[in-house]
Amino acid sequence: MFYGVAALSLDVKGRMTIPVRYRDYLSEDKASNNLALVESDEGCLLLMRHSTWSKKVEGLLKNGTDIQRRFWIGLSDTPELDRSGRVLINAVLREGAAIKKEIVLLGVGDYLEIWDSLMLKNHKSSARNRKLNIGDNFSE
Amino acid sequence: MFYGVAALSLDVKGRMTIPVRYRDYLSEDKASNNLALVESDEGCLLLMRHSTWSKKVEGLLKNGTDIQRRFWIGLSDTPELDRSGRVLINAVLREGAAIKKEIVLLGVGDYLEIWDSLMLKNHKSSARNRKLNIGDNFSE
DNA sequence: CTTCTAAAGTGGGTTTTAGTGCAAATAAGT
DNA sequence: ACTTATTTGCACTAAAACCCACTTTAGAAG
Repeated sequence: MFYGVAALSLDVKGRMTIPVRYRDYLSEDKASNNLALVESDEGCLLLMRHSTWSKKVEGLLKNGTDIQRRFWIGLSDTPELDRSGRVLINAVLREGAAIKKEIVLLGVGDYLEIWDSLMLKNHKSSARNRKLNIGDNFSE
Repeated sequence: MFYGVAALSLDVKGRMTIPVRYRDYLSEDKASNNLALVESDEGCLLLMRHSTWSKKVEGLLKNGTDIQRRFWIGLSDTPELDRSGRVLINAVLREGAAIKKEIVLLGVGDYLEIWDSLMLKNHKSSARNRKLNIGDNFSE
């Protein structure tokens, strides 16, 4: 499982170094090193194990909506982890999530969220303004 | 249980010394010394036992909303108490709560709140302005 | 159809920075 | 004044950022 936060940056070619603590879990298959990257409709990208993605895709091919398939299958890529632990973030997806250079990576269970740092800041303040009271019901 | 207030400061690397009276309760598991730190949507950070956090996370993985998971699982860290009783406050979370150097630590039951001293000052005066009458129903 | 060029992608090595631990110094409490 | 708590400074390590050179791809021009 993924959890926790990290600040990272993209290099000039749009690659990002995955924090060491995530690498093993992320690329479970040592042979291919394949991962999956999809564009979320919340303003970030989702990075996950290839198997997590392919299971989701299988489900959507049976029971998904057009728009779900468009995001999960269409707006996706299957990059690999290079020997230095880096992943190339596809240029179209990068653009789609307004990702420039400064990145925040969030581990959220089955996937990692890749946020442009400014986008995340906006997202957080809009969450605050909507008064979601995320911290309420602490002992739930 | 945590209660009471303390003024503290961060060192140049962003670490904070936990007051001795909290240390034992905070890191119940002597083996790992793991704690949990999450970003609240109120402008402070919450520091708690690892077990308190992981119970909350378990619940959210089953029944939570995306945004709750994003805050509790994503915008979190599981630092440990070092041998000098210090905790490193993750740089992203530090930034998120506008924490610079002067800190106020509040014990609020199951968790500790970490406030930048200026932020707490603002929070208090906005609470006053909203006339929340915090002191009412004293004997309730 | 082939060659040239530009852009995108890949790989590796070096530098920088963040994190960690230790220990000295200061401050606070008894 | 002595003890205990917290802050500060420094040295060491490991991770990530950066830099540069090489390869591949795609497109344009002859």
